[in-house]
Amino acid sequence: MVTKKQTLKIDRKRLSSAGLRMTNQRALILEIIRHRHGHLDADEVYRQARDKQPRLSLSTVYRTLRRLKELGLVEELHFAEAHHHYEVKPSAEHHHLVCLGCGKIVEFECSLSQKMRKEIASKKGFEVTGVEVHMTGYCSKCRQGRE
Amino acid sequence: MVTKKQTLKIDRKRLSSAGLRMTNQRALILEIIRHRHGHLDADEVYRQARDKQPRLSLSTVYRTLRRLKELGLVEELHFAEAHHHYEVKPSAEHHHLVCLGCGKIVEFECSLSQKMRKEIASKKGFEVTGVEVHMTGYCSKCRQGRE
DNA sequence: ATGGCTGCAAAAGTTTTGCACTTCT
DNA sequence: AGAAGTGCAAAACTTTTGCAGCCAT
Repeated sequence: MVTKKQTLKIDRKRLSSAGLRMTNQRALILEIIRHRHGHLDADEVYRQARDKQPRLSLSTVYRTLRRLKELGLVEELHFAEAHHHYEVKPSAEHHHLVCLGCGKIVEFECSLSQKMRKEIASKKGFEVTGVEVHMTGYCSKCRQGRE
Repeated sequence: MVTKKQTLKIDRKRLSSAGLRMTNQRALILEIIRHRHGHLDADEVYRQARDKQPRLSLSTVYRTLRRLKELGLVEELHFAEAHHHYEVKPSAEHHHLVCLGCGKIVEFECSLSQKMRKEIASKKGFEVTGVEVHMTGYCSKCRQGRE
């Protein structure tokens, strides 16, 4: 069993090794997104955090989330009703591969996704209506530049 | 070979059957997201559209995208640097299954995703650093209500 | 003709920034 | 002590809405 204190210590170390500090605000924000197991946006984190730290400001939440993300401690998720990107709905299912270097987006199809869909549907008792796969990485051009 | 005219005719029908009208603005917006093969946000659509229709307004772009999406003609994509949802980064890869009925989010793991990752990496010449799978559907409870 | 669609301007909502003050190390 | 972090308020940016006139059907 991992205690709160131990978690805090580990987090502190991870921050510290990047020259960042652990503060009450950061500890609380981390606790919230960890406890709620994610799927929160900045404002939700803010509202929850205020119960415990009424003076906390929304900008601190934004700043903290950004830092934690840069640090890799926290991950941005990309679905939800958020912001808006559009494309014409294709008949065949297709997925996306994004190059973090140059931003290029490659579409691909993959029969495995259908296999996965079936597997999860039966395992979780869902009727699955949509599957989206999103991969990130570096394309061959950008990889050359990075090494 | 499908011509522009044919596409327009089909789109017009799809709109019309929902009591919506085809306008120059809508045709242009559809053309843009179709041609650019998606991955545009509202503002990008707007900027491109203005080249051809300088009087087009941004609100029309927003309204049109919303309508087209409600209609199912266009699909919102959910990655990109957009809005922000966060969660603590887990050591093991995990994915999400969202119930469209009640909003419940179930996490799952699936070894197939690793297989898929390798397949795509080699096929596309990418170094893949992240994989995210996002499924939508209806959980067993919500399915009962729907039938 | 008439109800949907548009442009414009203003409102509402979200995220970032500047600055003086506080806190962690 | 000194650098990093915070709260507050204002700025910047994104998305929605109200309304008067326009246009597809």
